[in-house]
Amino acid sequence: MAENDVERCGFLFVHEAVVEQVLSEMPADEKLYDLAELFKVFGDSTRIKILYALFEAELCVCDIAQLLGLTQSAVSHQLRVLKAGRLVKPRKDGKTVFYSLADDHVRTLIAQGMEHIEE
Amino acid sequence: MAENDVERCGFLFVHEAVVEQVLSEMPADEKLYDLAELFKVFGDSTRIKILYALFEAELCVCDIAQLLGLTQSAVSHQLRVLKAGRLVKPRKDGKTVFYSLADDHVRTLIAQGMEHIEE
DNA sequence: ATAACATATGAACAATAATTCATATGTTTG
DNA sequence: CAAACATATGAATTATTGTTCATATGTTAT
Repeated sequence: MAENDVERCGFLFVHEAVVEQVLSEMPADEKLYDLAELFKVFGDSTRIKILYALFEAELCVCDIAQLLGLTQSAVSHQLRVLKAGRLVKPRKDGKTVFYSLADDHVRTLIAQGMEHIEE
Repeated sequence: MAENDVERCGFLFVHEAVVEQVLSEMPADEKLYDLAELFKVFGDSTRIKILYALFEAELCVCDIAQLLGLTQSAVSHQLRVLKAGRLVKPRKDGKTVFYSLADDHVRTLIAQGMEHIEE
């Protein structure tokens, strides 16, 4: 099987060894799905704006709405998505709820994304 | 305006200074839109799988299709999206086109995302 | 030139998701 | 307790997006 595993594409172009390698390094389907879900959360400009606003300070829902020119409902819905993705966390104080970034991954991921955009 | 700028939420909860800060650090709308678009590209499990496959080796379209159990058309469509986002790059060799990762941001972004998922 | 093959593309369809509107929940104040 | 307020939620609507199917484009080999 010297030249035989470099077949034309009827089967595989690449060497068997590479196929093995690719398949063995590939994470479980569920993890890939979760990863896609995470990026999906970042994949909306409204949510990106909300995250950027929270870069500077914790803010309550109506602050965010006013700052970004969005309705209270839209912001609340999106905060729910961000919270589900563990990207923001709430702190309740009386009737108002303050949101802040959940951890540093948010900052590093967005920074990395920006780098790619700007090159 | 000492206590005055810590108004109840009829206007803004936060200090004027913070509002200024948030708005001044906020990138231009177009950039935020582009950033969301970038993350949107990562935000699909099929595309994530393709990128992971390309972690190990450059692959042609039909290799990817067979490796991942997808149709040629689906892979081609998604490669177009990945290419538009400058996440993969093509190398044409006769009738076959080999794709590889465009740069290291792909790896670092996915690695960062995985970290967040797994904690 | 014709046949076989790898990839790309367009249209149609199905599935997801974002926003709006109305309203519910829960908290504070008079 | 009632009114005012901040937030959350559900349903409906609109917009986006992924996949499939059919077919087009471009390349290699006979």
